[in-house]
Amino acid sequence: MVDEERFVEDITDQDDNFSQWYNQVVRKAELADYAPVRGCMIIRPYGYAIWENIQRLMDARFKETGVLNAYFPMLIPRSFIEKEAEHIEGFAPELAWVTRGGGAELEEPLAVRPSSETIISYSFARWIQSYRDLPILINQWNNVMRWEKRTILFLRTAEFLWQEGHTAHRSIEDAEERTRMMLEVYRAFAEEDAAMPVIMGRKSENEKFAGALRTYAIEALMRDGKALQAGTSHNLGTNFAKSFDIQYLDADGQRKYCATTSWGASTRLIGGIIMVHGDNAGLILPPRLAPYQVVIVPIWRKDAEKAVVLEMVERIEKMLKGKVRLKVDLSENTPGWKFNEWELRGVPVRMEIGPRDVQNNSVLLVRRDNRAKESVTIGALEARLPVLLEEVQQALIQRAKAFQEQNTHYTESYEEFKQIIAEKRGFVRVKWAEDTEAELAIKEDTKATLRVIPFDQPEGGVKGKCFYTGKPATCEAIFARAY
RNA sequence: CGGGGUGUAGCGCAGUCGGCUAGCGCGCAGCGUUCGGGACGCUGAGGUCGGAGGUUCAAGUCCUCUCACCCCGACCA
Repeated sequence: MVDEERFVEDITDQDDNFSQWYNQVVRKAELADYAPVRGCMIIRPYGYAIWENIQRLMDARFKETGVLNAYFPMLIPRSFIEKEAEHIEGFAPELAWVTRGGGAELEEPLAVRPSSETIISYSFARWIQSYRDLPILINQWNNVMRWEKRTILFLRTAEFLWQEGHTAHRSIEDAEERTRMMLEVYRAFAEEDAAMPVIMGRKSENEKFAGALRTYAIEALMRDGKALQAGTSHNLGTNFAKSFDIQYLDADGQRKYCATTSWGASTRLIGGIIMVHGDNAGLILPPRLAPYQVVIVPIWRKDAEKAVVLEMVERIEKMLKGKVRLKVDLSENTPGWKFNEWELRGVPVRMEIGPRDVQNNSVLLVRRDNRAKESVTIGALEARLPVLLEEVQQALIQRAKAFQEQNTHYTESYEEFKQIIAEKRGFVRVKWAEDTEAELAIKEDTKATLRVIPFDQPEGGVKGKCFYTGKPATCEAIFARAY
């Protein structure tokens, strides 16, 4: 799927073995390491810097909608976890438990949170008395633990970092509005900041969150044709309110249950960014999330050249301070080595400064995404760089969108569906009659799952028959192999 | 948790039928020459051979147990 000039020989081609390519890029770009604890990862500074940028931009978007940050404990009493029947059923197999503390057996075991609906519901019940207290809009940035059987760096780890938003409302309709609002926040972040095009929609009954009334998600398509759920937003209805007794006195004097929501996005996003943009030379980071947006590679032959080159580097560094995130590579490696290194690590723009540039009072800018070069005079640099970074950002989303479109297939035949899933992968859009048994049978047969029922449906409703059961179709659905 | 595979220096690997001081490439350190697409020379540091137990005159090599990781399934942000 990728064809380009090769400079780096020591990472596997995407087409040869995509998962090997992925693991090598994560390790060689110094994003993360395997931890000494099974299924856990060590996020290295370069990977964590991406996460900090994700946090910063996403957090600002949450706050624009009125959400406040808070923090709740990592340990959750067993009795809490067990209160919501579907919730415990969904999470029980992947819980980690603390059974001893201070050298003694605990009276009540404590679960390491897999998600915080229960403990936050407990607080909501205490904070909410009146309709005047609503809505409550809370978010927390934290870690959670789910004892996954099979783990992949960033995509599925036993412990992961995320944010989980939790809100309480007067009615299911209000909760629904918030659920969709936060899904839209995720879409905007994914497309505008991560340059990752996504499909927004509803999850099937089978795929929805444990304890939710409805689950919505954004789904992205990776360059190997597999889908990745990049963020979810749940309307929990009154399920948790009833289990945890979250009630309020309404204006009409009636005691009513709140409706609650929860929504989350995790370090999995980093895996998505790697797999949506990366190529055979390594990472390609969208400028808005890149730890370094520009890397300066100084070049010289003689000591005299070194002096003037470094002088110019220093001048430019001062000029750009606070305007772009800049890395100056003064290591003793050769320029060629640095070019490859920073391409592998996905820096959007490289700035080469050598004797020729000093002579011309200019620098050479090279884009990571297409390696296009341009010489820019020092006077024009400060204005040019932000524009160039935005051009790269736009090019990435356009390229990813084109890829998603080219790899979204439509079919009305199950035979063709099976063939597409087996040979081409990608999103497969079909007419669907919302049937859980059929969904499970398709999964059993093809490994493809129903990723999402897109918001974007044909005008005037869906006509015709379900591609699998032949029953009258109620919607169009997107299936894919997923991470 | 089932099926398959791999564990030897930071990374990638070789090590034959059990045999003597465990090797190679990259990386790392020092010095010198280099530097516009992964430069080179010389010198050097670095190993409880994943762990435990066993067989043997002798174990990286054979046996048992165990742990971790990777790939394929079932579970998932």
